[in-house]
Amino acid sequence: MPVTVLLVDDEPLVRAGLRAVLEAQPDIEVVGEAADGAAVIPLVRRLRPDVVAMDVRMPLLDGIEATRALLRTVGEPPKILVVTTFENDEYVYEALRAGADGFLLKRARPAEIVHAVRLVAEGESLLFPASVRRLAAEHGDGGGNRAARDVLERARLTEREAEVLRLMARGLSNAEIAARLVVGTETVKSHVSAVLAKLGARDRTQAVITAYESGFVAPG
Amino acid sequence: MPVTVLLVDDEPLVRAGLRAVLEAQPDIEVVGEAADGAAVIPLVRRLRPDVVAMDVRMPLLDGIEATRALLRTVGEPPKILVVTTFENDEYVYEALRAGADGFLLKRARPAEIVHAVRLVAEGESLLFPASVRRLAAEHGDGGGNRAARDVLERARLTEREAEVLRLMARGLSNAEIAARLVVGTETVKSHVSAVLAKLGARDRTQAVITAYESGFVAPG
DNA sequence: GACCGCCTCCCCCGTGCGGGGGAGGCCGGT
DNA sequence: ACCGGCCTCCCCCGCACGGGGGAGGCGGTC
Repeated sequence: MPVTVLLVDDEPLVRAGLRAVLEAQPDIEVVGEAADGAAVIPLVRRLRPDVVAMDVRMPLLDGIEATRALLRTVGEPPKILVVTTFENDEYVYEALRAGADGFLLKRARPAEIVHAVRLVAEGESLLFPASVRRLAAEHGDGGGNRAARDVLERARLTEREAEVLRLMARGLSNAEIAARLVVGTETVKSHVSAVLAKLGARDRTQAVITAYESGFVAPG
Repeated sequence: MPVTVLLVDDEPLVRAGLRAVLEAQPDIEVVGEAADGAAVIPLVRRLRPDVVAMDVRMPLLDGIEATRALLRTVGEPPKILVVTTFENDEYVYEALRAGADGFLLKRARPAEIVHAVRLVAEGESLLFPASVRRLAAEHGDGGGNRAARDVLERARLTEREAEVLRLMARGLSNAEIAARLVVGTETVKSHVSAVLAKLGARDRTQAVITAYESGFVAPG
């Protein structure tokens, strides 16, 4: 019997692309589509797909929350393949930590996309970007989410630091961040320094650039 | 006879999506695909499509250069529809100035995509994002590239200022920009101040954020 | 209990940054 | 010949920023 797939992405064009690529395979069947995370749970209950290919960044309910919800509420949950635009997408790592089984770059070639779906359907975890695979190899770790977690360790920002970076990336000054977080400016300066050090950035501008380039914050 | 379309995008997934959406129409036919701008000219010569739907951001030869090349070298060039991810993409306006006939957001609904292809095929120019249409309305301008040019006027950065902004967005300090451009740091400060004023930014970080959010610089 | 990571706040200090001016040279349009 | 826009460079000045330290409280783990 074929592998059944549910597509979840807010952009119809991406859904159409995935459908076209996957339907071309005789052993893969796209059984449904959803435009946001909120619609996923009932659909999964009804359609019982083998694999859910889901965007991380979506309105209403994002891929991370949807992943958590799926694993929490559905008995025998489907395999979850997280779809993303960027390598080193902080959201993706969060999704993997939330229990997703693998991820997929939108710019991947059709053959890779098909391969990814087949792999997770067979119960293999997979981490697509070369950077992560390299890490997995370095750690003599035959796949699984450990590698992804390791990537997070790299620039292991604490929760507070990540919060500060997000505010930096919205253009706030140290004083404004301090007001927002209801702490002293000296505290903010400490966090900012930590962020700069961990990201290897010389100043806040470079840190914000890194935030954008890595997908830590979404443009547009 | 059907409208013939050539798809040009470096991501196979996007091509597959566009193909799926367009092929669903009886009066539209996708006659070919290309992965970058360099391959476009020979393909257009051979296939003579009515419309070329082309990404702006591509390796080797981007959509702007490809547009110029097409209009320069091909007699009776096809209509050119520029495909983009962001509204307010500086590249898109450049493409339109280079002679493209309209543009298309990737996150548009299938019906809008189909509509856009039909429109340009009929010889209409179209500027999809609401912001640009609003501008066109304000100026009592029934479409055409004037509206897009007007958007550029808004934050009318001089060439030098745009150059400085691009370097700012790469994390360079004033001194580094000065060295790169072989001018004094005082000069750079002047340009930076002008950029901040024109963008309504308080500091360089906010300017860089604006650059990313507007698509003036590409993430990733 | 000892240890560690995180968050919080404090000091000093240098400097890059940005505001507000002004000014000269060059070029293109009228 | 004149004006306007652009690029270039200059002055003064205040301050936010970031580096380098340190330190206390708090919650976990061993």
